[in-house]
Amino acid sequence: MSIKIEILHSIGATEEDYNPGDYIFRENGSPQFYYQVITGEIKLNNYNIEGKEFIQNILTDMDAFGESMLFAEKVYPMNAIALSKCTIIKVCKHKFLKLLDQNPLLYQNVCKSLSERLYRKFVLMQKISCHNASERLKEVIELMKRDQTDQAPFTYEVPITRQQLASRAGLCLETTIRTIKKMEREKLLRIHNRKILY
DNA sequence: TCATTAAAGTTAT
DNA sequence: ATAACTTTAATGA
Repeated sequence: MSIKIEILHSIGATEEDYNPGDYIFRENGSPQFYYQVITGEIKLNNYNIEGKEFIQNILTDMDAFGESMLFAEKVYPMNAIALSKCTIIKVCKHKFLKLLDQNPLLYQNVCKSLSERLYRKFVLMQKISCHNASERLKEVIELMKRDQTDQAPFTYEVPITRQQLASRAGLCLETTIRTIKKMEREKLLRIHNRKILY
């Protein structure tokens, strides 16, 4: 889901640059903006009590984020952190909601993307909570591949690091690596110069 | 089955 | 060069 940059600018959006590791917003902060990635990558994450990271999502060019919290009077349940150097466009809540009021079609698209995310989150949580490492990783990778046009086997190059995969599946790095290798042996995926092909 | 710790090899900046 | 990433092995819950 994304809104044309010209449209966002026409209602008073601003652009901001971030460096790797910079926070765009923090857990417990109050949601004030609609955000959209122009270039670069950002992650939405949490840390549990032991300090282990769980990555909720990784967003790239033209992905929207933070919009799901604009409809509820709640604080952010996660952090948004830049993974690479990136440029983000943001527009304040009031202007964004007003834009939706004037654009029923846009409103529908926003709902559609929220609905899609809700569905994915539901599926992912269910798989992660009651399956073994191999099943969890398979689900995480499959959910990412779903956006890809080519669904043929071994055509999807997993665009994230092993560490990020682990944090997405709720596993430790080493288990992730061993399991990925096991899956390669079982021909569930391929590895070409360190890249995972699914 | 999976996490943790430690150590070392590889790649990217 | 240095940091970031990947891999293997040993050990323990």
